[in-house]
Amino acid sequence: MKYSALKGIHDIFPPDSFIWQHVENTAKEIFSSYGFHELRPPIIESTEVFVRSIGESSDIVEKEMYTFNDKAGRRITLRPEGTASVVRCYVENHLYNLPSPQKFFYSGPMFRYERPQAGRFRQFYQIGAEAFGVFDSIIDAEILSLLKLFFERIGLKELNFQINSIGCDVCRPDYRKALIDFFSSKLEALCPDCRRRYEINPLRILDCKVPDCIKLKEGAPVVIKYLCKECIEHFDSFQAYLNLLNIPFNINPNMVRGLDYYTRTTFEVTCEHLGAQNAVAAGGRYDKLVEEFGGPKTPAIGFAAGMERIISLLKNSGSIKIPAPRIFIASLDFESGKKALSIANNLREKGLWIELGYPGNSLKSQMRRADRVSAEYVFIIGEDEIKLGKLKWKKLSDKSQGEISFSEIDSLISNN
RNA sequence: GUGAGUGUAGCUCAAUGGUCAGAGCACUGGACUGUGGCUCCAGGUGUUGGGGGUUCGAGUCCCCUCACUCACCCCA
Repeated sequence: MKYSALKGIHDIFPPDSFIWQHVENTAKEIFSSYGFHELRPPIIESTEVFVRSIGESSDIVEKEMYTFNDKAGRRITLRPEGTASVVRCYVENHLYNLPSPQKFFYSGPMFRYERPQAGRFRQFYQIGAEAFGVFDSIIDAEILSLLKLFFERIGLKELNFQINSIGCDVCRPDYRKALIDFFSSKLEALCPDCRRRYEINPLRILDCKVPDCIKLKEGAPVVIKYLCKECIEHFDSFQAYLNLLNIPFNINPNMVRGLDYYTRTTFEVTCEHLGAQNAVAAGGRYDKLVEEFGGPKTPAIGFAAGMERIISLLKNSGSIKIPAPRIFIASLDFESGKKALSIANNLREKGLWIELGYPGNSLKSQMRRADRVSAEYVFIIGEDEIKLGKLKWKKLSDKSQGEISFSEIDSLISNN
Protein backbone atom coordinates (compact mmCIF):
# COMPACT_ATOMS: atom_id res chain seq x y z
CA MET A 1 0.00 0.00 0.00
CA LYS A 2 1.43 3.28 -1.05
CA TYR A 3 -0.24 5.77 1.29
CA SER A 4 -1.86 5.52 4.65
CA ALA A 5 -3.24 8.07 7.09
CA LEU A 6 -0.78 9.50 9.58
CA LYS A 7 -0.11 7.76 12.87
CA GLY A 8 -2.96 8.24 15.30
CA ILE A 9 -5.17 9.90 12.66
CA HIS A 10 -8.16 8.05 11.29
CA ASP A 11 -10.75 8.28 8.53
CA ILE A 12 -14.40 8.24 9.48
CA PHE A 13 -16.69 6.59 6.94
CA PRO A 14 -19.99 4.71 6.78
CA PRO A 15 -21.43 3.03 8.70
CA ASP A 16 -19.53 4.74 11.53
CA SER A 17 -20.27 8.19 10.15
CA PHE A 18 -23.98 7.55 10.79
CA ILE A 19 -23.18 7.15 14.48
CA TRP A 20 -21.12 10.35 14.43
CA GLN A 21 -24.04 12.22 12.91
CA HIS A 22 -26.40 10.79 15.49
CA VAL A 23 -24.17 11.95 18.34
CA GLU A 24 -23.53 15.40 16.88
CA ASN A 25 -27.18 16.02 16.05
CA THR A 26 -28.29 14.93 19.50
CA ALA A 27 -25.67 17.14 21.12
CA LYS A 28 -26.85 20.20 19.21
CA GLU A 29 -30.44 19.50 20.16
CA ILE A 30 -29.76 18.95 23.87
CA PHE A 31 -27.25 21.77 24.23
CA SER A 32 -29.68 24.18 22.56
CA SER A 33 -32.34 23.30 25.11
CA TYR A 34 -29.95 24.57 27.80
CA GLY A 35 -29.34 27.76 25.86
CA PHE A 36 -25.89 26.83 24.61
CA HIS A 37 -25.32 28.01 21.06
CA GLU A 38 -22.69 27.12 18.56
CA LEU A 39 -19.41 28.97 18.42
CA ARG A 40 -16.94 28.00 15.72
CA PRO A 41 -13.42 29.00 16.61
CA PRO A 42 -10.58 28.37 14.17
CA ILE A 43 -8.54 25.23 14.59
CA ILE A 44 -5.26 27.12 14.56
CA GLU A 45 -4.25 29.93 16.88
CA SER A 46 -1.08 31.68 17.82
CA THR A 47 0.88 29.37 20.04
CA GLU A 48 0.69 31.88 22.87
CA VAL A 49 -3.08 31.38 23.24
CA PHE A 50 -2.52 27.81 24.39
CA VAL A 51 0.65 28.44 26.35
CA ARG A 52 -1.03 31.12 28.43
CA SER A 53 -4.21 29.18 29.14
CA ILE A 54 -3.12 25.57 29.48
CA GLY A 55 0.08 26.39 31.31
CA GLU A 56 3.74 26.60 30.42
CA SER A 57 4.76 23.51 32.33
CA SER A 58 1.93 21.18 31.28
CA ASP A 59 2.77 18.19 29.12
CA ILE A 60 0.42 19.40 26.44
CA VAL A 61 2.38 22.59 25.95
CA GLU A 62 5.79 21.10 26.62
CA LYS A 63 5.69 18.20 24.22
CA GLU A 64 2.33 17.50 22.65
CA MET A 65 1.47 20.49 20.49
CA TYR A 66 1.63 20.59 16.72
CA THR A 67 3.45 23.89 16.41
CA PHE A 68 5.04 25.41 13.32
CA ASN A 69 6.05 28.70 11.80
CA ASP A 70 3.87 30.19 9.09
CA LYS A 71 5.43 31.86 6.05
CA ALA A 72 5.90 35.10 7.94
CA GLY A 73 7.56 33.33 10.85
CA ARG A 74 4.61 33.52 13.28
CA ARG A 75 4.33 30.73 15.83
CA ILE A 76 1.15 28.80 14.99
CA THR A 77 -0.39 25.82 16.82
CA LEU A 78 -3.08 23.35 15.89
CA ARG A 79 -5.48 23.48 18.82
CA PRO A 80 -4.92 20.76 21.42
CA GLU A 81 -8.20 21.66 23.15
CA GLY A 82 -11.13 24.02 22.72
CA THR A 83 -11.46 26.20 25.79
CA ALA A 84 -8.52 28.48 25.05
CA SER A 85 -9.92 29.46 21.66
CA VAL A 86 -13.39 30.07 23.04
CA VAL A 87 -12.03 32.33 25.76
CA ARG A 88 -9.86 34.18 23.25
CA CYS A 89 -12.91 34.66 21.04
CA TYR A 90 -15.04 35.79 23.99
CA VAL A 91 -12.54 38.43 25.01
CA GLU A 92 -11.49 39.55 21.53
CA ASN A 93 -15.08 40.10 20.40
CA HIS A 94 -16.19 41.69 23.71
CA LEU A 95 -18.91 39.08 24.10
CA TYR A 96 -18.94 39.98 27.81
CA ASN A 97 -20.92 43.07 26.82
CA LEU A 98 -23.82 40.88 25.76
CA PRO A 99 -26.41 39.85 28.36
CA SER A 100 -24.81 37.51 30.87
CA PRO A 101 -24.50 34.57 30.94
CA GLN A 102 -23.22 33.70 27.51
CA LYS A 103 -23.23 29.99 26.78
CA PHE A 104 -21.54 28.31 23.85
CA PHE A 105 -20.81 24.89 22.47
CA TYR A 106 -18.31 23.81 19.85
CA SER A 107 -17.26 20.60 18.17
CA GLY A 108 -14.42 19.56 15.97
CA PRO A 109 -10.96 18.07 15.74
CA MET A 110 -8.17 18.63 18.28
CA PHE A 111 -4.54 17.69 17.83
CA ARG A 112 -1.98 16.34 20.25
CA TYR A 113 1.30 14.70 19.39
CA GLU A 114 0.98 11.67 21.65
CA ARG A 115 1.60 7.97 21.36
CA PRO A 116 -1.77 6.53 20.29
CA GLN A 117 -3.56 3.90 22.36
CA ALA A 118 -7.14 2.82 23.03
CA GLY A 119 -9.25 5.97 23.15
CA ARG A 120 -6.37 8.29 22.42
CA PHE A 121 -5.43 9.68 19.04
CA ARG A 122 -3.36 12.45 17.53
CA GLN A 123 -6.36 13.94 15.80
CA PHE A 124 -9.43 13.47 17.96
CA TYR A 125 -12.83 15.11 18.13
CA GLN A 126 -14.37 16.87 21.06
CA ILE A 127 -17.75 18.37 21.71
CA GLY A 128 -17.47 20.98 24.39
CA ALA A 129 -19.51 23.66 26.09
CA GLU A 130 -18.56 26.80 27.99
CA ALA A 131 -20.68 29.12 30.13
CA PHE A 132 -19.46 32.61 31.04
CA GLY A 133 -20.61 34.97 33.76
CA VAL A 134 -22.13 32.90 36.57
CA PHE A 135 -20.51 32.52 39.99
CA ASP A 136 -23.35 30.47 41.46
CA SER A 137 -22.83 26.73 41.42
CA ILE A 138 -26.27 26.33 39.93
CA ILE A 139 -24.59 26.60 36.56
CA ASP A 140 -22.15 23.83 37.55
CA ALA A 141 -25.15 21.64 38.24
CA GLU A 142 -26.79 22.65 34.98
CA ILE A 143 -23.68 21.55 33.12
CA LEU A 144 -23.75 18.10 34.72
CA SER A 145 -27.44 17.86 34.10
CA LEU A 146 -26.82 18.70 30.45
CA LEU A 147 -24.19 15.97 30.25
CA LYS A 148 -26.46 13.44 31.89
CA LEU A 149 -29.33 14.16 29.52
CA PHE A 150 -27.01 14.14 26.52
CA PHE A 151 -25.53 10.74 27.40
CA GLU A 152 -28.96 9.30 28.18
CA ARG A 153 -30.35 10.56 24.90
CA ILE A 154 -27.60 9.08 22.76
CA GLY A 155 -27.99 5.78 24.58
CA LEU A 156 -24.93 5.61 26.83
CA LYS A 157 -25.32 3.78 30.11
CA GLU A 158 -23.25 2.80 33.13
CA LEU A 159 -21.52 6.14 33.49
CA ASN A 160 -19.98 7.49 36.68
CA PHE A 161 -20.05 11.15 37.59
CA GLN A 162 -17.13 12.26 39.75
CA ILE A 163 -16.77 15.70 41.22
CA ASN A 164 -14.24 17.56 43.27
CA SER A 165 -13.24 21.06 44.24
CA ILE A 166 -9.64 22.12 43.93
CA GLY A 167 -10.12 25.48 45.57
CA CYS A 168 -9.34 28.95 44.38
CA ASP A 169 -6.22 31.11 44.50
CA VAL A 170 -7.08 31.99 48.09
CA CYS A 171 -7.05 28.46 49.48
CA ARG A 172 -5.15 26.35 46.98
CA PRO A 173 -1.69 27.65 47.94
CA ASP A 174 -2.31 26.45 51.52
CA TYR A 175 -3.34 23.05 50.32
CA ARG A 176 -0.39 22.82 48.00
CA LYS A 177 1.93 23.63 50.83
CA ALA A 178 0.28 21.01 53.06
CA LEU A 179 0.82 18.41 50.37
CA ILE A 180 4.45 19.34 49.94
CA ASP A 181 4.98 19.09 53.70
CA PHE A 182 3.24 15.74 53.82
CA PHE A 183 5.25 14.15 51.01
CA SER A 184 8.61 15.74 51.78
CA SER A 185 9.44 12.97 54.27
CA LYS A 186 8.28 10.24 51.85
CA LEU A 187 10.07 11.49 48.79
CA GLU A 188 12.50 8.58 48.58
CA ALA A 189 9.69 6.03 48.56
CA LEU A 190 7.68 7.66 45.80
CA CYS A 191 7.93 6.46 42.20
CA PRO A 192 10.16 8.50 39.87
CA ASP A 193 7.13 10.04 38.16
CA CYS A 194 5.79 11.20 41.51
CA ARG A 195 9.14 12.69 42.49
CA ARG A 196 8.87 14.74 39.32
CA ARG A 197 5.25 15.64 40.11
CA TYR A 198 6.38 16.78 43.54
CA GLU A 199 8.42 19.47 41.84
CA ILE A 200 6.01 20.45 39.07
CA ASN A 201 2.50 19.87 40.39
CA PRO A 202 2.23 18.09 43.78
CA LEU A 203 -1.53 17.72 43.38
CA ARG A 204 -0.95 15.16 40.66
CA ILE A 205 0.72 12.75 43.08
CA LEU A 206 -2.80 12.07 44.30
CA ASP A 207 -3.93 10.27 41.18
CA CYS A 208 -0.84 8.10 40.74
CA LYS A 209 -1.73 4.44 40.19
CA VAL A 210 1.52 2.85 41.38
CA PRO A 211 0.59 0.58 44.35
CA ASP A 212 3.38 1.88 46.60
CA CYS A 213 2.35 5.47 45.97
CA ILE A 214 -1.28 4.62 46.69
CA LYS A 215 -0.19 3.36 50.12
CA LEU A 216 1.99 6.38 50.75
CA LYS A 217 -0.79 8.83 50.12
CA GLU A 218 -2.97 7.34 52.87
CA GLY A 219 -3.43 10.09 55.39
CA ALA A 220 -2.45 12.77 52.91
CA PRO A 221 -4.21 16.10 53.39
CA VAL A 222 -7.62 16.15 51.69
CA VAL A 223 -8.31 19.19 49.54
CA ILE A 224 -11.82 19.69 50.88
CA LYS A 225 -10.49 20.32 54.38
CA TYR A 226 -8.40 23.21 53.07
CA LEU A 227 -11.09 25.00 51.10
CA CYS A 228 -11.84 28.57 52.07
CA LYS A 229 -15.31 29.53 53.22
CA GLU A 230 -16.46 30.67 49.78
CA CYS A 231 -15.18 27.52 48.10
CA ILE A 232 -16.89 25.29 50.67
CA GLU A 233 -20.19 27.09 50.23
CA HIS A 234 -19.84 26.75 46.49
CA PHE A 235 -19.06 23.04 46.68
CA ASP A 236 -21.87 22.35 49.17
CA SER A 237 -24.51 24.15 47.16
CA PHE A 238 -23.27 22.39 44.01
CA GLN A 239 -23.98 19.04 45.66
CA ALA A 240 -27.36 20.22 46.89
CA TYR A 241 -28.33 21.13 43.34
CA LEU A 242 -27.11 17.77 42.05
CA ASN A 243 -29.18 15.95 44.65
CA LEU A 244 -32.20 17.99 43.70
CA LEU A 245 -31.70 16.96 40.08
CA ASN A 246 -31.23 13.29 41.02
CA ILE A 247 -27.82 13.19 39.46
CA PRO A 248 -25.84 10.45 41.21
CA PHE A 249 -22.22 11.43 41.81
CA ASN A 250 -19.11 10.51 43.75
CA ILE A 251 -16.75 12.93 45.37
CA ASN A 252 -13.25 12.04 44.29
CA PRO A 253 -10.77 14.12 46.29
CA ASN A 254 -7.93 12.67 44.20
CA MET A 255 -9.28 13.98 40.94
CA VAL A 256 -7.08 16.91 40.06
CA ARG A 257 -7.24 18.20 36.55
CA GLY A 258 -4.09 18.59 34.52
CA LEU A 259 -4.76 21.95 32.99
CA ASP A 260 -3.59 24.95 34.96
CA TYR A 261 -6.63 27.11 34.47
CA TYR A 262 -9.08 25.15 36.62
CA THR A 263 -10.48 26.55 39.88
CA ARG A 264 -13.03 25.17 42.32
CA THR A 265 -15.33 22.65 40.63
CA THR A 266 -13.78 19.87 38.57
CA PHE A 267 -15.64 16.88 37.26
CA GLU A 268 -15.24 13.85 35.10
CA VAL A 269 -17.63 11.37 33.53
CA THR A 270 -16.10 7.92 33.20
CA CYS A 271 -17.13 4.54 31.88
CA GLU A 272 -15.53 1.25 32.90
CA HIS A 273 -15.96 -0.30 29.48
CA LEU A 274 -13.38 2.01 27.93
CA GLY A 275 -9.92 0.79 28.93
CA ALA A 276 -7.19 2.89 30.44
CA GLN A 277 -8.46 6.13 28.94
CA ASN A 278 -11.83 5.91 30.63
CA ALA A 279 -13.11 9.50 30.65
CA VAL A 280 -15.88 10.31 28.17
CA ALA A 281 -16.15 13.90 29.34
CA ALA A 282 -14.32 16.14 31.75
CA GLY A 283 -14.20 19.75 32.71
CA GLY A 284 -14.39 22.30 35.41
CA ARG A 285 -14.57 25.89 36.45
CA TYR A 286 -12.01 28.47 35.38
CA ASP A 287 -12.83 31.71 37.10
CA LYS A 288 -9.56 33.51 36.38
CA LEU A 289 -8.93 32.74 32.73
CA VAL A 290 -11.03 35.49 31.11
CA GLU A 291 -9.21 38.05 33.21
CA GLU A 292 -5.85 36.57 32.27
CA PHE A 293 -6.82 36.96 28.64
CA GLY A 294 -7.41 40.67 29.20
CA GLY A 295 -11.17 40.58 29.72
CA PRO A 296 -13.16 41.69 32.74
CA LYS A 297 -13.33 39.53 35.83
CA THR A 298 -15.66 36.76 34.59
CA PRO A 299 -16.34 33.37 36.12
CA ALA A 300 -16.68 30.48 33.70
CA ILE A 301 -17.15 26.75 33.52
CA GLY A 302 -16.99 24.22 30.73
CA PHE A 303 -16.30 20.70 29.64
CA ALA A 304 -15.19 18.66 26.68
CA ALA A 305 -16.48 15.23 25.67
CA GLY A 306 -14.36 12.83 23.63
CA MET A 307 -16.21 11.80 20.49
CA GLU A 308 -14.18 8.70 19.66
CA ARG A 309 -14.73 7.32 23.15
CA ILE A 310 -18.46 7.95 22.94
CA ILE A 311 -18.62 6.36 19.49
CA SER A 312 -16.72 3.27 20.59
CA LEU A 313 -19.11 2.75 23.52
CA LEU A 314 -22.12 3.15 21.23
CA LYS A 315 -20.68 0.73 18.68
CA ASN A 316 -20.17 -1.91 21.35
CA SER A 317 -23.71 -1.44 22.60
CA GLY A 318 -25.00 -2.02 19.05
CA SER A 319 -27.96 0.24 19.67
CA ILE A 320 -27.64 2.50 16.65
CA LYS A 321 -29.86 1.86 13.63
CA ILE A 322 -28.14 2.23 10.30
CA PRO A 323 -30.46 4.04 7.88
CA ALA A 324 -31.71 2.07 4.88
CA PRO A 325 -33.10 2.98 1.46
CA ARG A 326 -36.87 3.09 1.04
CA ILE A 327 -36.96 1.52 -2.41
CA PHE A 328 -34.57 -0.50 -4.52
CA ILE A 329 -35.45 -0.50 -8.24
CA ALA A 330 -34.22 -3.51 -10.18
CA SER A 331 -34.25 -3.43 -13.96
CA LEU A 332 -33.30 -5.94 -16.60
CA ASP A 333 -32.50 -4.27 -19.91
CA PHE A 334 -31.95 -0.93 -21.58
CA GLU A 335 -35.63 0.05 -21.79
CA SER A 336 -36.51 -0.97 -18.23
CA GLY A 337 -33.30 0.65 -17.04
CA LYS A 338 -34.43 3.97 -18.47
CA LYS A 339 -37.83 3.58 -16.78
CA ALA A 340 -36.14 2.73 -13.48
CA LEU A 341 -33.94 5.78 -13.73
CA SER A 342 -36.83 8.16 -14.34
CA ILE A 343 -38.96 6.66 -11.54
CA ALA A 344 -35.98 6.97 -9.21
CA ASN A 345 -35.58 10.60 -10.16
CA ASN A 346 -39.22 11.42 -9.42
CA LEU A 347 -39.15 9.72 -6.05
CA ARG A 348 -35.85 11.28 -5.05
CA GLU A 349 -37.35 14.69 -5.76
CA LYS A 350 -39.92 13.82 -3.10
CA GLY A 351 -37.05 13.19 -0.70
CA LEU A 352 -37.04 9.38 -0.68
CA TRP A 353 -33.86 7.38 -0.60
CA ILE A 354 -33.86 5.27 -3.76
CA GLU A 355 -31.21 2.76 -4.79
CA LEU A 356 -30.94 1.52 -8.35
CA GLY A 357 -29.99 -1.96 -9.47
CA TYR A 358 -28.10 -2.09 -12.70
CA PRO A 359 -29.41 -4.06 -15.69
CA GLY A 360 -26.03 -5.63 -16.36
CA ASN A 361 -26.43 -7.75 -13.22
CA SER A 362 -28.85 -10.65 -12.89
CA LEU A 363 -32.11 -10.08 -11.09
CA LYS A 364 -30.93 -12.47 -8.41
CA SER A 365 -27.89 -10.43 -7.68
CA GLN A 366 -29.90 -7.23 -7.71
CA MET A 367 -32.31 -8.76 -5.22
CA ARG A 368 -29.41 -9.82 -3.09
CA ARG A 369 -28.03 -6.32 -3.06
CA ALA A 370 -31.46 -4.92 -2.17
CA ASP A 371 -31.46 -7.28 0.78
CA ARG A 372 -27.93 -6.36 1.77
CA VAL A 373 -28.74 -2.68 1.93
CA SER A 374 -31.96 -3.50 3.81
CA ALA A 375 -34.23 -1.76 1.31
CA GLU A 376 -37.85 -1.63 2.43
CA TYR A 377 -39.31 -2.28 -1.04
CA VAL A 378 -37.96 -3.66 -4.29
CA PHE A 379 -39.48 -2.53 -7.57
CA ILE A 380 -38.88 -4.91 -10.49
CA ILE A 381 -39.07 -3.65 -14.03
CA GLY A 382 -38.36 -5.80 -17.09
CA GLU A 383 -39.57 -6.29 -20.65
CA ASP A 384 -43.07 -7.47 -19.58
CA GLU A 385 -43.59 -4.60 -17.18
CA ILE A 386 -42.70 -2.06 -19.83
CA LYS A 387 -45.24 -3.64 -22.20
CA LEU A 388 -48.00 -3.70 -19.58
CA GLY A 389 -47.22 -0.31 -18.10
CA LYS A 390 -46.93 -1.62 -14.55
CA LEU A 391 -44.18 -2.80 -12.24
CA LYS A 392 -43.88 -5.56 -9.68
CA TRP A 393 -43.20 -4.55 -6.10
CA LYS A 394 -42.07 -6.63 -3.19
CA LYS A 395 -41.77 -5.76 0.47
CA LEU A 396 -38.68 -7.54 1.72
CA SER A 397 -39.61 -7.77 5.38
CA ASP A 398 -42.73 -9.91 4.84
CA LYS A 399 -42.25 -11.08 1.22
CA SER A 400 -45.58 -9.58 0.19
CA GLN A 401 -45.72 -8.57 -3.44
CA GLY A 402 -48.00 -7.20 -6.08
CA GLU A 403 -48.27 -5.12 -9.18
CA ILE A 404 -48.91 -1.47 -9.64
CA SER A 405 -49.17 0.68 -12.71
CA PHE A 406 -46.47 3.26 -13.21
CA SER A 407 -49.02 6.03 -12.72
CA GLU A 408 -50.03 4.77 -9.27
CA ILE A 409 -46.60 4.70 -7.69
CA ASP A 410 -47.19 7.85 -5.67
CA SER A 411 -50.22 6.44 -3.88
CA LEU A 412 -48.39 3.25 -2.88
CA ILE A 413 -45.70 5.37 -1.30
CA SER A 414 -48.06 7.64 0.60
CA ASN A 415 -50.20 4.74 1.88
CA ASN A 416 -47.26 2.93 3.34
C1' G B 1 9.65 9.90 25.32
C1' U B 2 9.48 4.47 27.98
C1' G B 3 7.85 -0.76 27.96
C1' A B 4 5.35 -5.13 26.06
C1' G B 5 2.76 -7.69 22.18
C1' U B 6 1.36 -8.51 16.99
C1' G B 7 2.40 -8.26 11.47
C1' U B 8 0.25 -14.36 6.34
C1' A B 9 -5.62 -13.04 0.63
C1' G B 10 -10.17 -7.19 0.85
C1' C B 11 -11.58 -8.92 6.37
C1' U B 12 -10.93 -12.82 10.54
C1' C B 13 -7.30 -16.35 11.11
C1' A B 14 -4.51 -21.58 10.16
C1' A B 15 0.22 -23.84 8.56
C1' U B 16 6.28 -29.16 13.95
C1' G B 17 12.47 -25.54 10.20
C1' G B 18 10.70 -29.69 4.96
C1' U B 19 6.81 -30.82 -1.49
C1' C B 20 2.91 -26.12 -4.72
C1' A B 21 1.28 -21.23 2.00
C1' G B 22 -4.43 -22.87 3.29
C1' A B 23 -9.69 -22.18 5.48
C1' G B 24 -13.93 -19.23 6.74
C1' C B 25 -16.25 -14.61 5.60
C1' A B 26 -17.02 -11.29 1.64
C1' C B 27 -17.46 -10.71 -3.86
C1' U B 28 -19.25 -12.73 -8.91
C1' G B 29 -21.67 -16.56 -11.55
C1' G B 30 -24.50 -21.11 -11.59
C1' A B 31 -28.02 -25.07 -9.50
C1' C B 32 -33.29 -21.80 -9.70
C1' U B 33 -33.62 -19.18 -18.49
C1' G B 34 -37.12 -12.88 -13.97
C1' U B 35 -37.33 -12.82 -7.14
C1' G B 36 -33.31 -11.61 -1.30
C1' G B 37 -31.96 -14.27 3.59
C1' C B 38 -30.90 -20.99 3.80
C1' U B 39 -28.09 -24.90 1.05
C1' C B 40 -24.65 -26.82 -2.64
C1' C B 41 -21.05 -26.07 -6.80
C1' A B 42 -17.46 -23.05 -9.48
C1' G B 43 -14.28 -18.78 -9.99
C1' G B 44 -8.38 -15.71 -7.17
C1' U B 45 -5.34 -12.28 -5.60
C1' G B 46 -0.35 -13.23 -1.69
C1' U B 47 6.80 -9.91 -3.04
C1' U B 48 3.99 -14.20 4.37
C1' G B 49 5.23 -5.64 6.35
C1' G B 50 10.49 -4.41 4.40
C1' G B 51 15.88 -5.53 4.56
C1' G B 52 19.85 -8.60 6.06
C1' G B 53 21.65 -13.21 8.42
C1' U B 54 21.78 -18.67 10.06
C1' U B 55 20.54 -23.25 7.27
C1' C B 56 20.83 -28.21 2.22
C1' G B 57 16.01 -25.76 3.08
C1' A B 58 12.90 -19.94 6.62
C1' G B 59 5.93 -17.80 7.03
C1' U B 60 8.52 -20.46 11.16
C1' C B 61 15.06 -19.16 14.15
C1' C B 62 18.44 -14.45 14.82
C1' C B 63 19.48 -9.05 13.91
C1' C B 64 17.87 -4.31 11.97
C1' U B 65 13.84 -1.40 10.31
C1' C B 66 8.77 0.05 9.55
C1' A B 67 3.67 -0.30 10.81
C1' C B 68 -0.21 -1.50 14.08
C1' U B 69 -2.04 -2.67 19.10
C1' C B 70 -2.00 -2.22 24.34
C1' A B 71 0.04 0.00 28.65
C1' C B 72 3.12 3.99 31.16
C1' C B 73 3.67 9.34 30.96
C1' C B 74 -0.23 12.63 30.07
C1' C B 75 -5.19 13.36 29.01
C1' A B 76 -11.19 13.91 26.08
